[in-house]
Amino acid sequence: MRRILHMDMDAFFAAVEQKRNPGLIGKPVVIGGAGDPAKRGVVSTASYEARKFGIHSAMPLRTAYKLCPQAVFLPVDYREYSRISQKVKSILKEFSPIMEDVGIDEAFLDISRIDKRSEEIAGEIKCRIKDEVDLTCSIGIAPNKLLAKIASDMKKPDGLTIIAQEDVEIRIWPLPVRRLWGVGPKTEERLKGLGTKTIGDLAALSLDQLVERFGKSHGEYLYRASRGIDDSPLITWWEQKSTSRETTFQQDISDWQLIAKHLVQIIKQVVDDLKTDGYRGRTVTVKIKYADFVINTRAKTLSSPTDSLDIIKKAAFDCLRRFELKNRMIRLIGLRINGLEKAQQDK
DNA sequence: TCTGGGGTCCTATAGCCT
DNA sequence: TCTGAGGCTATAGGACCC
Repeated sequence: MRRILHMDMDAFFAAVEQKRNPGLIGKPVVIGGAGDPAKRGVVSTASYEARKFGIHSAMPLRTAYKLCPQAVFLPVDYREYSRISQKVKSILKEFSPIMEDVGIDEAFLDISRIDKRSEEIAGEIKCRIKDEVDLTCSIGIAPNKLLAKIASDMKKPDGLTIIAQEDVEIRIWPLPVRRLWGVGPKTEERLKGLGTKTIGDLAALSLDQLVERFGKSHGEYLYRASRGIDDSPLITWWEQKSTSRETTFQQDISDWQLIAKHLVQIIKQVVDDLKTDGYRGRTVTVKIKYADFVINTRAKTLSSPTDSLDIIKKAAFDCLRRFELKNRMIRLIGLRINGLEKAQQDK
């Protein structure tokens, strides 16, 4: 039987800020965007004190400000969070080399081969993290990633939850379907339409019903997930497939010249990213989000991968001209390059 | 005054080739 | 020569994750 541990840092960004500025401890702290609640942006992380006011991640900063004007609003400092994140991940790797990164503040660890009780391993990890970066985390341990992830969320902050396969009916089935990885707002709504609110309700649906409604891939996934079945391996390494940049304007714009100017800026950033990471890409996609939040994309695939500013610029403007921009207000413009491959080091 | 940014994967469709 | 089945690639959109 596998033993998978999922670690989730508690209110990570806010906790880091409170640690480096102890004056913020005990106060509502909101991290997001440029740190200015008068500007466009959303909450990345809210401290537990801020959550008491109803503030949560993905909420517009302006809304957060309305809920709690006295909160301290700070910009996202990815550099610093990455630095701390790397320390935490290296602690985890000392316990087991089989680690999967899940974003900046989460990771899975395969602890099957460690000859200690689960409680003991989790306790040691928590101590090391507390000692070395002075932060707390919540841990879930289960026979697979799916259940470990649900478990780590069951008790927060500084929690530890251990779930066995035979606990699924009692502890997992009463939870709302939304707690399953892969069930977002859309799938939740569709399931609600079937009278399916809990994971247990989902497990009562037949495989045929799920495949019919959600397609083969997603249907089969839901069928297994509702039973706590998941044999997916930990992904310890992967190659980046795309790189992108996008900007939301402070005010919606419709002036073509201005749009073009922003696009050029973004193209430069993406080309910079490509060169920094040593990649070339083959497909250039321009993304436009209109004021009504409708998103359109236009793509162009080149004959060979490139990191050339001129070639990418030309492809991007070919895409831009294919949009119907007349008399439409635009909220966001973005550029993505995929079909990445490592640029040759020689010549 | 609502609603970010950087990714991944999946699905549907259309065109082209064998 | 005609037709059709499949495979492959490009494109567009959508759902989801942190």
